[in-house]
Amino acid sequence: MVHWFRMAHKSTALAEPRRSPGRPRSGEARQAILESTLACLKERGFDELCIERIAAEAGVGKATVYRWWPNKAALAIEAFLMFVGQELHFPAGDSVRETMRAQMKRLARLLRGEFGTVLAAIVGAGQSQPELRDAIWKNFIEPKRREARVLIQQAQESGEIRSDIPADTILDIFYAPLYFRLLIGHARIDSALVDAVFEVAASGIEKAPALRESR
Amino acid sequence: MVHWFRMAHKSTALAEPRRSPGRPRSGEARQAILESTLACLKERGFDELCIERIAAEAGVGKATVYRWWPNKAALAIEAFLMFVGQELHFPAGDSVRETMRAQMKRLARLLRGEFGTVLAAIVGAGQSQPELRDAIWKNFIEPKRREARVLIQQAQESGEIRSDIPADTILDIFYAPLYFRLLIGHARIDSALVDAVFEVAASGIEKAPALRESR
Amino acid sequence: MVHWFRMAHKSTALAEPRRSPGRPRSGEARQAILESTLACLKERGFDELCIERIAAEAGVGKATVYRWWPNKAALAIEAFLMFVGQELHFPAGDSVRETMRAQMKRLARLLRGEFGTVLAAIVGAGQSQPELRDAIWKNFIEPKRREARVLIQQAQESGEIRSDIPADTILDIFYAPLYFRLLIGHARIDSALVDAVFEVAASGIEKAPALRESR
Amino acid sequence: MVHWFRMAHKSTALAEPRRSPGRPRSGEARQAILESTLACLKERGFDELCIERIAAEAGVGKATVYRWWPNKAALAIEAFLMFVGQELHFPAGDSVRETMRAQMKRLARLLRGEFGTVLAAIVGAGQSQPELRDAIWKNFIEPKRREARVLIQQAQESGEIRSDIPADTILDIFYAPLYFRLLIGHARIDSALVDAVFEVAASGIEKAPALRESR
DNA sequence: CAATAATCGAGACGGTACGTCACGTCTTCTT
DNA sequence: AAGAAGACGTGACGTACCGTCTCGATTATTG
Repeated sequence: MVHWFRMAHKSTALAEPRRSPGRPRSGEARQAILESTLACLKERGFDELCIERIAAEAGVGKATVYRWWPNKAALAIEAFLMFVGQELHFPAGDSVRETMRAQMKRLARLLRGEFGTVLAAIVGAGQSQPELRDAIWKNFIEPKRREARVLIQQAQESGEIRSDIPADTILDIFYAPLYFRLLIGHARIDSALVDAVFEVAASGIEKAPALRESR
Repeated sequence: MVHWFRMAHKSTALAEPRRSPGRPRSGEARQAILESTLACLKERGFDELCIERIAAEAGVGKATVYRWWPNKAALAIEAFLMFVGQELHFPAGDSVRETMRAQMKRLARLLRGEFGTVLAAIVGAGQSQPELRDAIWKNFIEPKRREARVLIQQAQESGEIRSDIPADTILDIFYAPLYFRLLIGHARIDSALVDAVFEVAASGIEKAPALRESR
Repeated sequence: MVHWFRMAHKSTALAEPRRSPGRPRSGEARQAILESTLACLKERGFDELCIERIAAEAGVGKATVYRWWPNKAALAIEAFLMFVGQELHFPAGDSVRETMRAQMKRLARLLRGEFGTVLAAIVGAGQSQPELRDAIWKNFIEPKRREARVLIQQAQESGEIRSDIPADTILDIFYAPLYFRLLIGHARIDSALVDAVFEVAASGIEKAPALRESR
Repeated sequence: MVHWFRMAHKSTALAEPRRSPGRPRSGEARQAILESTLACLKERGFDELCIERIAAEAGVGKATVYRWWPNKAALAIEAFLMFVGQELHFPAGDSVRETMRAQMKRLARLLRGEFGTVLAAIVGAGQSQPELRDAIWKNFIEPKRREARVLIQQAQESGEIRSDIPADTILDIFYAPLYFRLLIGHARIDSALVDAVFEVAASGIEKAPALRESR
């Protein structure tokens, strides 16, 4: 989780809050700003995001926004992460395969809704502001992927899954179609897609049989 | 090819000598504008694209830009399409598989270069301007995909490839990883990726054997 | 007269207007801006002068103001000079003395009204922006003083007025009380003051009698 | 002397031991604030006077400034009066005339230096904030003038000076040229000016001879 | 050849949002 | 209670582009 605001308690060993002097940051203002930002992201996308309006809607001075977030990107990321929240757990399934399938269907459903809109807006804007792209990767995609990567690596070690392809590449192959449809918008991100991915790719990552060498 | 300008002289040999009176459109101006646009897209991405600068760099009045293109989006698309040009042929291979693999490697190489930068910029901007996203789909992705789709459909009919998955879904699965890495930027779009995709997915689209149904 | 705007005709010998290319400057905008400025100066003084409001009242973009005037000072000066206009002629009288007295009474009356308010505002602001102070001197006080100076110098040469005191110093002595009361505001600038000045100082500038040497 | 701060401890010997509870006002803070203010007035004039900077330079919280002075004007006045201090005595001379001449030369010298800069800044700002103008009048000009007025009135009663012109008007006439040059800045405030004023006006305030009535 | 008409460059126009600065008020902890 | 620290809402600043609008100049077709 990213924190643009100064850490309140510097964790000086124990529980002392040890605040810096001066009026403390207003939590209400922060919350209101993030909510306005999110609302604006949902309605109008990233580059209609207008700090002047956000501040006005949040009942906040423009300077207060700039005091805590250096630019629209930082603001959008934090709003997005607040939006993500704890929504994306990784439901465990019977097997690696079913665990991933469940997770992907969950993700597909999310991408079809408001969450998809916002994510697409940020990834889109990320094409001209690398910090956004990187933030999405580091704070959203990568963390969610971590568990799956571990599962796959274990399966690779146990010989259940072929190990001549990096786990991350496998994950790219499985998840990419969802993001592709999200960003190009040419087809629905439905669970048929998820099933198709497994139909096509699941056997391909099993321990490689001898006969596949014909290239 | 999109034409935002009025079709002044289609010059189909001699059919219409009907030329409206008045000074004709300046081809140099058009070309200079598109080149400035492309340069700007390469250097700074879509939303730093600034018509004032483009006009200045092209040595052209701002109004000349607005006379022929309604907005930045139209300008960017036309510049992009000019850039695409005839670069993306579909080299035929020995088989469907090898034809596609060759085509994907070609694409991967392009996406690693300036072309990828520009494409990403436009798809990115497309997240807030649907016309851009649609234009990329209709004028770039879909046309290139058409031939591949035909090949796959033929293979499906001949029984070489399973037909319970739509050809377009198959194409999404194969191509998506390239675009995913382009737009997230977390890993290189190298030919190892293309090979991995084929390793994983190629056998999965062959005529489905009965025993793999265990889900 | 100061011209912040680019000279329209560069006086290439004869009468050719020879305009620069591009849309010409809008005279209405210029006029409206100056009038708003003057109104604001009258109502609120110099440092409540707010360009944002001026532009709004004039129905003009802020940028248009900044295009032609570098700062509030330049704007205020030009508005002031427009206000001065041709109001201040130098009515000729029977003698040097009566000419000056008439002129001073005229000035006194002006300083008591709106003109005085605006002048005081600008001289006041001039204390932190020398350009304002200088502009008032060069474009208002000095020009009006020029004729009086000539009269006095002639009288000095003819022996009517003592010549051991510079003409400008004499003028300072005569006019200063009016400005002093304007800027300190402790007493009215009435014609009694003008008369008092002449009572006290008129004989002192006559050809010096011998008995005044006791210093 | 103006006191914007609550009279906390007038320290008139021992009369009021009545001290309100709590931490007493910090004299160091007060002094530091006034000195920063004065420094800023000398360097940058009144309207560059910025309370944020003053507080920072004085090592003081902004609120401490606002607790004791309602606005920049009050602060500036008090800083100015502190600056005036006891500098302006009225040295007695042989006669009314010489007493005044000495006083004016003294004033002229002051106006040429830093004191003049600060005074001009405040009178200037006074054009949009009457309290400043009034404060200068009441706390600086008028007090200094009081003694001179008495002298002149005595001379008027004794018949040494004509009494058909109010003493204050006479004083305006004598002093105005100094202030005029201070505020317009077109000429030096040197002792030649003072002498010229006396050359021109001194005889004019003597008991009016009958023959000078020709108007 | 003149008249007409559409384009061209230049650049001013009314706007909108930017990011900064200082205002005067407030809230916290420390002295 | 006063102090410093510093965040708060407010509002003007001067800048950058937006997309529209005149201009004079240029270049073609039409009468």
